Amino acid sequence: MSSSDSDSISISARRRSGRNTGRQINLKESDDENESFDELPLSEAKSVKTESDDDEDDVPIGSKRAPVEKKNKRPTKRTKNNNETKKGTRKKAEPVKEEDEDDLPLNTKAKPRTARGKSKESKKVNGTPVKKEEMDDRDLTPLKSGPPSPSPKSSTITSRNRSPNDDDEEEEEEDFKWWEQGNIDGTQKWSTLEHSGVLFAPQYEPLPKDVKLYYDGKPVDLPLEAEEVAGFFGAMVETDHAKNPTFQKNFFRDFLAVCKECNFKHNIKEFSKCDFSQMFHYFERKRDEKRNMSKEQKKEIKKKKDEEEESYKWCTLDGRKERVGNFRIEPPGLFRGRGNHPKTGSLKRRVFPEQITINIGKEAPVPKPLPGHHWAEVRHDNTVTWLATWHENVNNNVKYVFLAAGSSLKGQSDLKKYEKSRKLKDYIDDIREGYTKDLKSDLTVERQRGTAMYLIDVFALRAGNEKGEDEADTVGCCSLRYEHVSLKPPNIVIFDFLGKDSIRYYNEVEVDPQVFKNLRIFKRSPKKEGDLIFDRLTTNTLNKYLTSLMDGLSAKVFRTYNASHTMNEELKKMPKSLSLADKVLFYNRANRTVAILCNHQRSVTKNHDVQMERYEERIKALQYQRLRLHRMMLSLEPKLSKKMPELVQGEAGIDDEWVKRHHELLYELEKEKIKKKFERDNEKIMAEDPKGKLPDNELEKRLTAADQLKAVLDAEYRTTKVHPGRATLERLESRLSKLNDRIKVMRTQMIDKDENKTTALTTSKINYIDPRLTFSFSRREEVPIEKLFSKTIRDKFNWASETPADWEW
DNA sequence: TACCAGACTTGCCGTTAGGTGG
DNA sequence: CCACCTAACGGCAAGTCTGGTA
Repeated sequence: MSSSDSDSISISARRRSGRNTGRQINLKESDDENESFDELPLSEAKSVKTESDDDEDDVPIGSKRAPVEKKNKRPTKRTKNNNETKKGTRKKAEPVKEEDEDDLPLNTKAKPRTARGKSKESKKVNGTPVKKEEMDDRDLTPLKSGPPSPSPKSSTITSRNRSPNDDDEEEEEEDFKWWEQGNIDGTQKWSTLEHSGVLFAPQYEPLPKDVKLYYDGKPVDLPLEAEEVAGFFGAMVETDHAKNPTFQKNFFRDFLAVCKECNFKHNIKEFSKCDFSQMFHYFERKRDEKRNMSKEQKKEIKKKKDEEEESYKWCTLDGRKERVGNFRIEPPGLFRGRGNHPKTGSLKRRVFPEQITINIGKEAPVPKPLPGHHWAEVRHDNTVTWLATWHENVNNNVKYVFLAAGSSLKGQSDLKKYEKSRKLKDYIDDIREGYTKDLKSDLTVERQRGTAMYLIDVFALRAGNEKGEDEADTVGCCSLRYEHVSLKPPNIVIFDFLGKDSIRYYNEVEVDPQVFKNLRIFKRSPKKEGDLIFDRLTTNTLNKYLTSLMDGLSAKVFRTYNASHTMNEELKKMPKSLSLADKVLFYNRANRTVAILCNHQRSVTKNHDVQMERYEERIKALQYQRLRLHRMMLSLEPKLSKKMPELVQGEAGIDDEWVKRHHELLYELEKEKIKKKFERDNEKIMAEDPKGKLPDNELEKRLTAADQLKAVLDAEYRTTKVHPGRATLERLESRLSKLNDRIKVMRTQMIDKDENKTTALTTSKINYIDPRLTFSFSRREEVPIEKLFSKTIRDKFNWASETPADWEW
């Protein structure tokens, strides 16, 4: 209840945003009626062929990642062509001449900022809302502030009933609960660390002799190194990547380079004359072979692999066994940059020990590199958490081997993150008030900063660091450009840009009138396409300012804060007495609200429509059963029609036409079933006695059962009466109620699924929503946690698992 | 103050394991 | 029991942010 609803900012803007078309909730399932007889087989919609690729050009709302073909419109501004410093227009940007003021009285002279205005030079804490004591690293108890934690305090190790002589240490380590320990130090990450190093990619396996690259119609004998690279492409020819010209270009350049490196003489000049189809088919065959291996073979292979990897999976940190995350060195391949990445398709080279730095405890044995090789370096740095690192060659990015998500190190920093965002609750009112004032500041810098903070806070935008020429052109708040923001008076703003991973952010929203005004100013001539909106602001200066407001505050904390806050608010709306399925749906909807806020999207699965149709059909089949149940009840007790009018009402979406088709389907299914059974029986008998074969007319005899069914159904169709058989009213009622439940559950699942079509829930679940909200919800509402968190997520959030039902965010 | 490297978090998606309906 | 299909896992790309250096 702490606040933050009272802020002056029009937070409601977010709610109104076009994207949040929260579908109508119909938790309260309408009518329910009855049905049944002898359970009819559930018909399955015959995979309705659909034009699944509907996402042609339905541009508007959540269209996914931008098509790569799209010409990169990156403004010339940002290029180094006009001998600017490598990084764009910041600073020297077109002087939006200080404050032009046609619509506001802006003075250029920096008047003494009032209390909070504090400018950069005074990073001194004074004047800013310094609140509360700083959060102390040492006080990281996840459940604090809640009622007394139920868990035993400070038990470092809970030894579960172990017999005296079994003292395998590992047992103990697993139960270590770091979150019940007090002090967690910030800088030093460990005292002792042992691990087995990294697992290298398997050696290249040459292609069979008869599988070759063809150039200009003729086979080419490539050296192995080049063959490998060609194979990378060959395996992908059917993918979108391989059709991307940039990808092709980069691949081909690197392929030729490798050919050259091995002094291979050839006449390969043009990509278009390369034919990879043999390779492609070879890989396809291999894939099929693998898929068709017997279960035993698969198991065998898996077992072997597990054994090989076992030692890499674990490390020992401060004497405790912890899981390692990505111990496999990334194999060579073609770089699959996302969106319109200039380097996509480049060859990602094989990594050798010589490039790898190992980080390990001083006392620990150094893991062995590959035979005949040596590590680049062995380090003993306990202020970092990585076990190994190397540079990847395409973008020269640093890669690391870290511990797994469920490890103590990761857990601790996670907890810290969520505590920090909770701490923001205490500051948010002042901060909002502060940036609201800044919206009208005389200083452009401050006005830009205030505006940016508004966007980050209200729309959960990312900070938006500058990016280089050799990366995809994506933006966040601080890097928004002229063309990303359209203004529609009086105060509608349309955001349309590519964010992280080239995911489109499209949002049409109402904003605070002052924000609107400001954006107009920031876009004013001479600014034009390609120019930064916030030309006086960088993520760096923004974050520096934020830190001065609250210790540890940076732009991304707002995302965490708003995500968790939203989740908290949504969960509070929990209606009374929902069924379990509806509780889960409710939770997912809350989750979805957060995901939409954060613009977490996913591509629609290929057969989403098919799935929906299938649900539809299944529900209809159930409804039909209900209809029959109703009719049975009526024929048993005609007077019921008075008391239960629904009995004669029929079912939505079920008309004569449908029933007819359904009967037909049921008939076919029944015949199908009988035939299958017949065949199976036959096989069984023949297995025992090769001559035992069932008589020829047996099948026909059996099939008459289907005909009988058909006859019954036909009669029902004509008379709209259903014979209740020997069922009693009581029985029918009980069947009816079960059926109603099934219908509800299924409808709920269908709605949930459909609403999830383009929204990814897991990202917010894993990174933004305080897991204690989920655990306490689970406890409070008695929803098994398994329904909300998958195994790995539970493991990752083990530190929050004992959150009490009444824990307050 | 600009720039960059380093460290760690966030994010989407292809592959896989295992649950489920037939 | 099997084939299918999905949810979950893991891979790795792409962000954020801090601190050191010139």
